[in-house]
Amino acid sequence: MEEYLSILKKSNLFSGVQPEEISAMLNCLSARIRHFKKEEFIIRSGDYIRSVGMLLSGSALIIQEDFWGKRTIISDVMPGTIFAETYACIPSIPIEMSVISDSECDVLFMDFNKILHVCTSACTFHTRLLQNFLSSIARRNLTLTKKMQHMSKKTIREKLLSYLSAESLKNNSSTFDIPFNRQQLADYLSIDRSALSNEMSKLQDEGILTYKKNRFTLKEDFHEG
Amino acid sequence: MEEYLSILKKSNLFSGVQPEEISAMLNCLSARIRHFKKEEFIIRSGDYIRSVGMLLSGSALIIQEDFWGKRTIISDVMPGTIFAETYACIPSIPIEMSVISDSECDVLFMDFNKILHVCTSACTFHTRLLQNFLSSIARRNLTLTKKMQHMSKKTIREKLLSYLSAESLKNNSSTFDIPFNRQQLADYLSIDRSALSNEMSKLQDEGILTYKKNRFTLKEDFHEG
DNA sequence: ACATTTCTGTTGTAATTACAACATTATGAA
DNA sequence: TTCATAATGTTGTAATTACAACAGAAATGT
Repeated sequence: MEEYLSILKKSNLFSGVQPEEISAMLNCLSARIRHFKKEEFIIRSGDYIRSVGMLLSGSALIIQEDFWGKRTIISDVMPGTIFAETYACIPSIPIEMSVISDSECDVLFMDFNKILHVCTSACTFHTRLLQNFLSSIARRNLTLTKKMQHMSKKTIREKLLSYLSAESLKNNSSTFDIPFNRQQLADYLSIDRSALSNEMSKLQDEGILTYKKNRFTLKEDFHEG
Repeated sequence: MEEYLSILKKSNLFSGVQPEEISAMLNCLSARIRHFKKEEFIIRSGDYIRSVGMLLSGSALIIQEDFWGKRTIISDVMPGTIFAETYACIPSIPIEMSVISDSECDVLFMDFNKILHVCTSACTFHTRLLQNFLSSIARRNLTLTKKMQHMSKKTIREKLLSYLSAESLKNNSSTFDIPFNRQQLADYLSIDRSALSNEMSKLQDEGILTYKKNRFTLKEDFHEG
């Protein structure tokens, strides 16, 4: 547990909680760590959620598969981020998405009820925890809305540039890495992979964009383009 | 205030709170009611949010306008539903959407900080209020995800049928009213209005769908189509 | 009832996309 | 290294869409 303290300290959920208090709180939350290999289900669609997950290492994807097995990527999951929190708040509804490891990773699970109901010991920080949890759910909301912003654009070019300029802004740099390969990016934006590749080539030819693998550089001022 | 008690009782936020306690709580929450005419801003993009809104009567829309004034509808707002709750949880970030009345309506505003911080009086129900607030944010999350599900479909026909079958399911009936006119539905699904009308006509010709104004009937078993 | 405005449906065309099929380039294992 | 496999890029075509322009219907105000 100690090895992940630096991640926990930086996480939104434990923001403002003294490091020495965190491990005490983890006890209260019945926290346990599980390891996953690449491409494993961390959470499976249909599960009833009672624990909130937090990625400690590696990377994961939140995905949704429709009736015919067509896969959509809802979001990437980075270390320090919680997931399944929405469904933990509505325990009567089974989760309608899956969380899958995109590399080897470690995941912390915490009992939702113990986040919600004040415990006897670390109560000073419990209020803070609850506030942080609220703001984490709210942030999830923002990322969903942001994704919708990209998807609502009409052309592949607009969708891609909307996504990339948002990533650029997030990273405070015109050069940045994205957490997706080509197929994943296509599944995230709900477009065809080959059409995406094609459009990327054009943008590169036009000098708007440079890329190599997952590293992109946006030229000039293409914000909200 | 009394005239809206039936709405408040049925709302998610006050679910499980005794009716006689509700008005006491409204005091604690510094609740006040404002009236809006049709097409007025209830909340304006760029505002800093400290109050949570709840629609008491009429209908409203949560919209987003991009750089070039292109309007997207994020969600409709029905009586009893709260809004702006996401940004109330992250008060440092200005809201990036607007809420506009779609008819005359009354709106209840409640101080977010007083929802979060337990007050001295009605404390028994305050825990319940907090839980309900959490579940309301979570439900917002579900509606956003559901909208993304529709938008992620590749053709107008699929998007429309995905939306309509979800509405049918929500209403537990193959005949149901939707809260949008044609232009609004197009803005909600991010498609062209005339192309939407065109596709609707085809679906009607094919006997898959019947509609008149905002009332739709889905024939046979078109679920997740 | 009338005029005006808004909403909805229709059609044609140019632009865009999905899809398939294949070429090229990485990646990883033996 | 060599082979096999996965990831990415390229191209052509059929399908779909956006957009504009317009017609008819419905709603609204006077």
